[in-house]
Amino acid sequence: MRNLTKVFKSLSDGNRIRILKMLEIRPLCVCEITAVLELATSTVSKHLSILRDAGFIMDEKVGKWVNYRLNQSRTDIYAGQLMPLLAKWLPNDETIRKDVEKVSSVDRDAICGA
Amino acid sequence: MRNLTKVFKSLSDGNRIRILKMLEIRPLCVCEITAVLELATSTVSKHLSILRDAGFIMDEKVGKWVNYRLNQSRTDIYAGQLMPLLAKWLPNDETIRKDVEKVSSVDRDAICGA
DNA sequence: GCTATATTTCGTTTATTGTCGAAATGAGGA
DNA sequence: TCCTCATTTCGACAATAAACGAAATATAGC
Repeated sequence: MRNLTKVFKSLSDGNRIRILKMLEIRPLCVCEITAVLELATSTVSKHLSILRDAGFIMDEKVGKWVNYRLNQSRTDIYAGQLMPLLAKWLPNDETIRKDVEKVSSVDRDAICGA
Repeated sequence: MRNLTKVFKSLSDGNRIRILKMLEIRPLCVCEITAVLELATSTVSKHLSILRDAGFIMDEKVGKWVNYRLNQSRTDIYAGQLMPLLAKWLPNDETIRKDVEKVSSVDRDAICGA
């Protein structure tokens, strides 16, 4: 029960939904996500840890970057069944559309190292 | 987006999950739900309005009672697709098991009018 | 109309959450 | 080693949410 409410709570914030929809496109590092959401780095880091705890995403260290991507392993029953639904939802949301465009068209060096 | 986060937020509280699992058994009036959850009536009423706003349940006045039941009409895309998942989840949760037993074995007059 | 019962609304209090900036951690390169 | 950059952790603050009791609303039956 506690696990289930934790999963739903993790999806109850618009910025975390935006993160998951961005990661549907491709894996991203924290600074890329931060650039798109236009939030403080610390805030984004917190959101990412909440999504990781809920089973939606995984992190992987690559040099000084930490890449986040969707958890494909379907090891978590709740996240594993919710992600396919989420992937079909919000196809026409304006904010999501813009986020996806930024993620698709801009590369890491342009977004981050600036 | 706002609608979607509202739906997830409505499911992010343990007592609201308990209510939905009880309503999987049969329609219930507010006082029955209150008796099972052991919360103040006003608190339960609030939870019910949140679940109604999110599209999960419907209310129906019958005399001086208000019966709540799951929204079967599948009119809401999010709630309509989440409810089948929720129906399969928490099959062994102890709290849910006890709630369901109370709902199944006790009748309204015994629970309420007391 | 009056009373009793079921439910909702309102106001308040306490707990949780989203946000930030600053400080701490970790890895790469000069 | 020292400096820089990416990220996480910490502490504070404002906003949101869950809980309650009391008051308001609605219905049934006398």
